Amino acid sequence: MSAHPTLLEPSFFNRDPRKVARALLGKLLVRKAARGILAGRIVETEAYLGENDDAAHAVAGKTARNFVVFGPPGFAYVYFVYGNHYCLNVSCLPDGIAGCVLFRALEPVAGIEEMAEARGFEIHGPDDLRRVSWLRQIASGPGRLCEALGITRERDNAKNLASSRSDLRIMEDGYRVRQVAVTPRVGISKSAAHPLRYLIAGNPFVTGSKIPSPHVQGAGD
DNA sequence: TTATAGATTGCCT
DNA sequence: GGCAATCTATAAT
Repeated sequence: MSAHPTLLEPSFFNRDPRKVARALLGKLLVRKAARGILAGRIVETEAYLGENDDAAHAVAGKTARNFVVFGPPGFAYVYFVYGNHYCLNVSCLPDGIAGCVLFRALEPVAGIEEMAEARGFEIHGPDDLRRVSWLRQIASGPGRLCEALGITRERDNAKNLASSRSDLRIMEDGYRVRQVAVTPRVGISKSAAHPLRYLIAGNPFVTGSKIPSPHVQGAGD
């Protein structure tokens, strides 16, 4: 089923952010830490277009904060928000053209205990690692996944996510996404209506207070 | 179970 | 000075 993970090519990111956001679902975000591998499967993303997207940081033009979004594809744009949290994006489109994808939620795959500790959780017993309601607190949310993988602006901004020399990478293991859902983006006020949030339909690790039902059909109640 | 407010830093106007 | 691509605790139902 799952093949040995391979690195994504830089060309994977050299296209429209909407395409990249869709294609990233099911891929792995991997942190190579001193003590071992931390990894999560990408289950939710958002596309941020270029200078025509009022909700994108790129709308203000290139600044010291957002320059990575204007650079070559496949690089990490990490920003600090609300005084508390980091958010991770990957740049898209060729050098000189703005565009990126925000990582919004991961399903923990490897190094789960380390990630939980990084989030300040206490592991009460082995049962915790089997409970989805507990596991989904680890990386379901853009700020949470950064904390789980130890992602900060200082450490990771402008890092190449498509390089084998990087300790933060995006990889492919042959996982097949069955169905993708598309909704408006979260937490923005401008251009809020556009359907640019992508998630794996039915996956319990997407953001939101409710665990989605495994069967998406029949919205009768 | 859902709704609301507070935290807290740095970027942009 | 205002506000942000969020999370958590606390309150209300």
